[in-house]
Amino acid sequence: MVRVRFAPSPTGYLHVGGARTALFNYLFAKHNNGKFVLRIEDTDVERSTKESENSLIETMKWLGFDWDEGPDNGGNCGPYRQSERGEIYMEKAYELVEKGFAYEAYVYPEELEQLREEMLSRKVSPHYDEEMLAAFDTPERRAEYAQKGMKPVIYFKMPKKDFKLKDLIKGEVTFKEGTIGDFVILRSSGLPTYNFAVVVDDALMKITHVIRGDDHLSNTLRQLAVFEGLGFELPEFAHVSMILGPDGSRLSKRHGATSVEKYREMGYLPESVMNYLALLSWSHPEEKEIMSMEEMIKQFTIERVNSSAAIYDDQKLRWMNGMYIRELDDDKLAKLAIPYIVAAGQMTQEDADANYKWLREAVASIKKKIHQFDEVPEMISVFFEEPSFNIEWTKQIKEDDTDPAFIELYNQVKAADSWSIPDIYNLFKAVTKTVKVSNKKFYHMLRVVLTGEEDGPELVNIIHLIGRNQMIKRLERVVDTI
RNA sequence: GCUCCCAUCGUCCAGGGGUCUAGGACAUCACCCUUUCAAGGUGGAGACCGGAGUUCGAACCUCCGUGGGAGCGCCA
Repeated sequence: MVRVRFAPSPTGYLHVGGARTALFNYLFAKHNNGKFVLRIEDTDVERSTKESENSLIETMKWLGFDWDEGPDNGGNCGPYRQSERGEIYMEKAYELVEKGFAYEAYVYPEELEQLREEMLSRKVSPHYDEEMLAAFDTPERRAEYAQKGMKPVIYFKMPKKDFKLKDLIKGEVTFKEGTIGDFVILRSSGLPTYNFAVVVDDALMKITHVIRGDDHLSNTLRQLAVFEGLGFELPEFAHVSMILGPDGSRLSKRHGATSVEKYREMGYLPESVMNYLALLSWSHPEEKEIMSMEEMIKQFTIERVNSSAAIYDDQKLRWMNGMYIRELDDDKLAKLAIPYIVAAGQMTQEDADANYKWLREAVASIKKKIHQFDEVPEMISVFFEEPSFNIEWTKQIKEDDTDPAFIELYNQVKAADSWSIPDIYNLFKAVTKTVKVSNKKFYHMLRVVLTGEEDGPELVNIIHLIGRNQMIKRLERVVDTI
């Protein structure tokens, strides 16, 4: 039984990189009929917050993730918050001490820093070892600790040997002996450090495949050693390359929108975000680009995961979101667009409800134009506000020789008695039949006269939606000046 | 500094020794369609980091160089 986990730290919003890691884990689990576990890595009490955890979960649900075991829905290997697993780590840490794979140290952080600088000045890698740390373990120091109620820090004794890792993505990786020194597994606060907690949890939660970012590849050396010390069976590892910003450095806030929540706010669909993320370092065997979750699950294999880093450039995501938007039916489209219209103050929720049919057509008329829902208000503003008249329009119309067409149109509109979309089409046919005119120039300027813009919703829809009276009013201004 | 990872169009990917005059997608440009703008269609331009080696043959294998990234915390 395949078991994978996604283990975020609740220190902020879900990042696109984190979402991609979660997605790969999820796809791998589903593809293999395995389990997907959500574990919260909140051992850093300084930075972890409950709000972050909630937002993380909320965002993941929005994206469409579901997990078989996790902090909110439980499971057989819980608890799923590291902050609730303190005793387990403590127990395992002392188990290592008893076995001789770890030791207690009575050293103060300042002293450690001193040692470190000393080694650095001697141009040696700053590694700590038992002998070095034992110097601080005096009866006086122990008494001091006892008096202050402090606990010794537990160091893991790094074995003097090479470690080999067969990574599913990176291939065989060898960590040579002496690369790192002994390291802390249990802090003086009694809380475990990352590299220790991860191993204990992955083992106890029976994780079979650890799929994570390759920024953890170096850490794997420590984890390999801990796995061995604890006598746990090793899971498979797959280190996915990172997502970089456009300048090639690690993706961060300064590269713009990097949180999934931000994309949600901008009006991105979860389907397009997931689809786009799946394509970063992975590809469909037939190079398909737009695909459903089912298709991704069906096709996902680690073998097809690329080992090089990807630069995050959301232009393609934007395009993809447009593709997904165009597949939405008009009701769904309206439902998603209305909050943006209300937020922009163009309509109240009550108005929107009362004029739903009209609004649905208005939104449908811009379906092919928008890529994100936050573009809706700007795009449909023509329906709410009359553009201010510009005499340049008249000049341009005269120059185009389309003025007779405008006059004819004006007369026909005044004479019109019904205003359905087919009626409008017929009306235009009648105009262009009566007056010889360049369609391109005529319709272009008509749009400008009606909206003040050179692009926007479908012209027929604009005419239909603003209504005959508005049409006359807006045309009048130009006809009067011809 | 030390250790590890990575290297194909501007960007995301395909390519797992000959079928590569290197394929697709986004972006870009041109044209077509069209009742404007879009959407859609067609086409163009655009890349194997450098150097050795292995081989009859290398984008694909090896080594070196260069460039980029990550890790080296009582952060995760």
